Amino acid sequence: MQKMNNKNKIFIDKLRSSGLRPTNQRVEISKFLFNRKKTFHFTVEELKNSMNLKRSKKISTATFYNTVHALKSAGHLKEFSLENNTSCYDTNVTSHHHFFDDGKVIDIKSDKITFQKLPEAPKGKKIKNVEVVIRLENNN
Amino acid sequence: MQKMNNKNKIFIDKLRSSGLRPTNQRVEISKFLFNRKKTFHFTVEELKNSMNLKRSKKISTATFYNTVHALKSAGHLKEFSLENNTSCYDTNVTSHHHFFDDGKVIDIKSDKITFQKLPEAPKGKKIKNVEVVIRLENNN
DNA sequence: CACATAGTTTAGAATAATTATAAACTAGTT
DNA sequence: AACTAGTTTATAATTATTCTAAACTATGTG
Repeated sequence: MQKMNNKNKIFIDKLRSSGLRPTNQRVEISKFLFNRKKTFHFTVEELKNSMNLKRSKKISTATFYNTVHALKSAGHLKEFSLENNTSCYDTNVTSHHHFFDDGKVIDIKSDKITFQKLPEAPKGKKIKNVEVVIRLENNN
Repeated sequence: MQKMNNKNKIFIDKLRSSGLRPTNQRVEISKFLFNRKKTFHFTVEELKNSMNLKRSKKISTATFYNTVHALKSAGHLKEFSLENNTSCYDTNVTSHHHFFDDGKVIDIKSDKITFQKLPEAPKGKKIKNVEVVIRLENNN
């Protein structure tokens, strides 16, 4: 049975309007992901660990994967590959770029990078998006 | 025992000068990778399959991984992640960018993309490199 | 040129991230 | 309250990759 407070209503609506049944697990995960000021970067494993740590009734691994995929398909999460070949998800779904600093990922607002020159797409193709990764290292 | 023809000498030297013993397997793999006009993109699995298909004496999976890692460490290969979270290697080790077109990867020469504006690195950090991925889709 | 040895190769086991399966459960309808 | 389609779950399966330790080999030394 869903605890139906105002806090949850917004996430229930978000799920419903994306065609996803607002199950307890999905509402909890949505609240965890989207109820914050700053954008959030996470792997499924990290999400699972940080949420389940606090819970007596654990959410299963498969549900974390299912829900993250569903949220991604609905356009609420963006996916990209980290350098260790795992999927990282980003609650910032607007077009933007990233710093990669060792394991850490930092968003770069789209307007912080502008191009003087970009190549044309090959024949029969067009550009879907342009994403920049700036890799960082320590000074000296 | 190494077949020591001129074709191989260049790759033997390349390996030696990188501190890698020019074993038969490494020479064969190097020849396969670097004896071509255009730059080559591959996953380890693809490399293994295309090389072993033609060989009676197969090279082991572990050796493909070992050798590719060794060549990467020596600076002869560049690694990046594909969207399915597998490692793709590039015989073009100069700084450059990529089109991602479905599964296919196409090099973009460094001078085809120039920036009008780039963000500063966070405090205590500096920029190691900047890599652009332009994702393509079909026209219409 | 033996031959000693450190570096390599190999098959196979181990690991890690992710996906598939199919049975039990639940939200939303009737 | 009962039905049904969509979800959740534990578990097995899969895939890419790394590890292990035994067999092999390139190369320097005498």
